[in-house]
Amino acid sequence: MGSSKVSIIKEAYELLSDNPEVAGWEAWWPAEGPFERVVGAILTQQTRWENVDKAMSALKENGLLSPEALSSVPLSGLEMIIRPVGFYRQKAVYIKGVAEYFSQHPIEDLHSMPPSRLREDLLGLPGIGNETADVIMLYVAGHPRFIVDAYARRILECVGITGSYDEIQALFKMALGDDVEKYRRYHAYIVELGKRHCNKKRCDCCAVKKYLE
DNA sequence: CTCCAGGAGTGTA
DNA sequence: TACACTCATGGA
Repeated sequence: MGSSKVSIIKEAYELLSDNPEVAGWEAWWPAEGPFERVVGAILTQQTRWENVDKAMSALKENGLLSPEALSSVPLSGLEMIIRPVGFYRQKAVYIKGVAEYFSQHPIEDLHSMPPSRLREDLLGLPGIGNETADVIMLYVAGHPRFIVDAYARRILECVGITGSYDEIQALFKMALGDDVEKYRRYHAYIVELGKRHCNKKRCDCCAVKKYLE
């Protein structure tokens, strides 16, 4: 039962790795530094990347892509700058939260702090739930964690794999082990595959199965 | 005009 | 635990 699901996940990774449609994750998620990734992780919540890009450019133009600068900028000003992403009032507060946190915990030595404590810290910040916490764990701190997002759930459902956040994450741990780069690539593959074949309006399970079986 | 995007927080049963 | 509702701009 469980092992067949693990096999599907494992084989799907091999197939997706050969797919030229999805390039390396660095190109998939362009960012100039680790803190920019943290901000991007929040801005992209329930939002298209084109809109995130506009807000990110505005932040750069105003010299705000550092924990210190974001901590001191007025909230109302930050709201206006990130407006294109939508949910801009809450996200401005969220960004203030991570800016404050990374002012006190240098982002360069995130990897050296215990993963369990880092995750608890992140979940304690406003606007950071399971998924965003894992995005930061995986792409910034460098810890092996599969990201269970909406695309992953839809795609997995096409092949009969469902469950809670933790259950699905456990399946991927059995399939991929602790290879950080694999998790990084797999998430990128799934998002690209999802955008093409499995969004809310049109979830083409047949096209998805071509990759996953 | 309608629908949705790389979620999270809050309230209700 | 399980849903429904809210937040919001911009593109198809």
